[in-house]
Amino acid sequence: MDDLTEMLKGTLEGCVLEIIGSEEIYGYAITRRLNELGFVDVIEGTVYTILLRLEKNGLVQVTKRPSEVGPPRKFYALNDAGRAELATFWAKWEYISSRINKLREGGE
Amino acid sequence: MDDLTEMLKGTLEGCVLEIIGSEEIYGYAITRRLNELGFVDVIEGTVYTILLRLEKNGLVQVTKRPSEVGPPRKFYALNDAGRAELATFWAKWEYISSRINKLREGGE
DNA sequence: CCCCACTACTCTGTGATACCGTATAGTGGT
DNA sequence: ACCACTATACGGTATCACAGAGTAGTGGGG
Repeated sequence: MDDLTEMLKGTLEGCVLEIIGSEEIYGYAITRRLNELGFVDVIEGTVYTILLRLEKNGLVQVTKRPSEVGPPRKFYALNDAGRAELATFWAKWEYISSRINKLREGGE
Repeated sequence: MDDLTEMLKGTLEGCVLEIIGSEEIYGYAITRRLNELGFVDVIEGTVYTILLRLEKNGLVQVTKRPSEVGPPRKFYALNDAGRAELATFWAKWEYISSRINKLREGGE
């Protein structure tokens, strides 16, 4: 599948929120998880900008822990604001995807 | 539904392509059509930037016709490249939406 | 007759976002 | 000593939806 970056705008952040919501996890592993899930071209740099944004917006709790195989990891978990944002994301997704699918089937 | 603009990036152009593909239509009417379809906050300026882009990328055929109620209208129709782009758009949409829905239901 | 509403198109600028390239740092294998 | 893998960080770029304002054209009410 060729370039999906434009279509991912606005949705990738929600995907990261969902992943963080299901388990406490660190940036590098989030990238691998996204790649496994089919978002094959998403790279570390992209995920880190999203994580920085989530932290800046107060949606996550961050915990630094040492690793046995490399530099220390920053583990992310959702706080209440993050869970609320995730719920909003899914509501928007539901809204938009239903409208687009309706348009696809001939509108109205 | 609050601000959807970020999530519409990359998809709104596809929606416009789909509308143009189903009938020869002009910019102002495309905006009204989108509003009817639930994309309520989409305004003229947004649609015109998309139309200019489509024209610049050679995806549409443009025909200017006089109107009885205002300035002349620019009617848009898909050419072969436009139809190919529309097919690509739906393939991408299918790919991404299926992955996101899978993620929502617990991944893997 | 003039103002206003509605239709219709155009242009410039802005903010948000994903991505690229690169750098830095830590561990382990050869 | 070198390389691969893990892990985080940062500056710059392209693209996109949108805001805001302006320009035209037609018709109706005061």
